Amino acid sequence: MVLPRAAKTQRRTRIQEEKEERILEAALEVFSANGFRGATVDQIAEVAGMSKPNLLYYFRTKEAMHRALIDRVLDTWLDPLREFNAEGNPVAEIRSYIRRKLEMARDYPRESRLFANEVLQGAPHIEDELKGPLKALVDEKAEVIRAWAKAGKIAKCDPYHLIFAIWSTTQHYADFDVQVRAVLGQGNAGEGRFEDAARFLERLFVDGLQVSEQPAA
Amino acid sequence: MVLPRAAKTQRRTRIQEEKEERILEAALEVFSANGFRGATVDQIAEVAGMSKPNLLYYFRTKEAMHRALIDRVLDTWLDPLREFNAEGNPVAEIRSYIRRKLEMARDYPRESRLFANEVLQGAPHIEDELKGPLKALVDEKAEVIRAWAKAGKIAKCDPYHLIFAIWSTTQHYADFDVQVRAVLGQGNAGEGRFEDAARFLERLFVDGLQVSEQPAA
DNA sequence: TGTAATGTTTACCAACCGGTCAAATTATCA
DNA sequence: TGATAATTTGACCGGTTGGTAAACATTACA
Repeated sequence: MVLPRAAKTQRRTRIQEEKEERILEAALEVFSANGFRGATVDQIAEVAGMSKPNLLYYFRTKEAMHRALIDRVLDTWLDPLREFNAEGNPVAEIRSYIRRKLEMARDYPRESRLFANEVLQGAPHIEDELKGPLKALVDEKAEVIRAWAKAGKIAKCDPYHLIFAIWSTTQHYADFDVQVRAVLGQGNAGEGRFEDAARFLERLFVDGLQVSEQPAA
Repeated sequence: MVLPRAAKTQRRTRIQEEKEERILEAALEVFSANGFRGATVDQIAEVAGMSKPNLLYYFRTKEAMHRALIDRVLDTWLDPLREFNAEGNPVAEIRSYIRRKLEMARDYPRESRLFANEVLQGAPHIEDELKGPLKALVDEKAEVIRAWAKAGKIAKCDPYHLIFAIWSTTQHYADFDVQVRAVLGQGNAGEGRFEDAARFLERLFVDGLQVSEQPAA
């Protein structure tokens, strides 16, 4: 028999789970660094430490691998936004959302680049996810923010563009990492860049650049 | 004779100028949409309306085309930052820098995506430009911002991360356009998105989200 | 243990890709 | 006008790419 996935037994083998895991890990590495078209199956196979036909036994096509990867990663990628809590203190919620997103950019840059590559090139493989689950989630949270503004808890502002601004500023440190490093240089506190970014962004979103009362001195 | 570019005459033919122009326009279209590796010479030739060998008569390799394109575009892309003026009013300067960058994202999204693709995939072709001219320019302007902060004209903040924040928030509307459209939907004021973004960002950077005195009501 | 299902490999293919070549065509200008 | 240089094209090439076929190896389990 030559049925690859979803064989007769329905239940996935231990080997299947292990190999699919290794493949998706390798696929993340390669897709995130090169985009869909720039990635090659041979490359992924090499990173996964197996032969190309072996890899294609588990995922019949390059597209199937990419789709499986997207499905697997998208959920966790949106977790921080899901945790955005309507009941909490608005400023604290926004602050913690920024912090969480920045931690994701630091700890999961490949996931960030995976989506960035995809969206940048017109999102040919994830259009449905953007217009469906993503839009729905953003709509929901935008409503929360709008309510906060209406209640006078934060300044009146367009909630969608606020979310875009948080996304872009935080993911910048993953997606444009080489540029950030190049500009900061190694002498220029390049290594503390995530802490510096956190300080800067929390302050930016809360206070803006207006001169504030100096607490002391 | 088969000398392609820089022929005996030294002076470029009218035909040369026209064709190179058409090629670079097509190259911008294709490279920005697909990245370097994702773009094919055939594709560029088709968009430019000429045969592949003909195209390769003007640019010997795909790399040469890409390099010529980068050289041509990088300068104008950095213009807004160059115009950043140390003598001006700080808040006004920042506001106008944001506005200009947002206009660039609206009017020249392909240029933005060209660099985004490149940087996202590790900047293999523009590393020198990042570490050289770009870093130098940012260093210079960062010093201006630092001086403003020291003089108490704006809040103390990390000037590098301020620049990163302006870059990321504005370019987001070019680089992640499909995502922005998907989330906003067509009903949701999708068409006025650049005006909305301008209003939001100018306010964000100047005031932050803190509750401000309501002018009336 | 035997056997059927699952997993792996070697060899291969057709399409695509960047690039070349030589011949044919067109522009330039003495 | 004629000859020389510039431009354009179709045919082609070697390497890469996504994917297949079939033989071989291993595992699970009655």
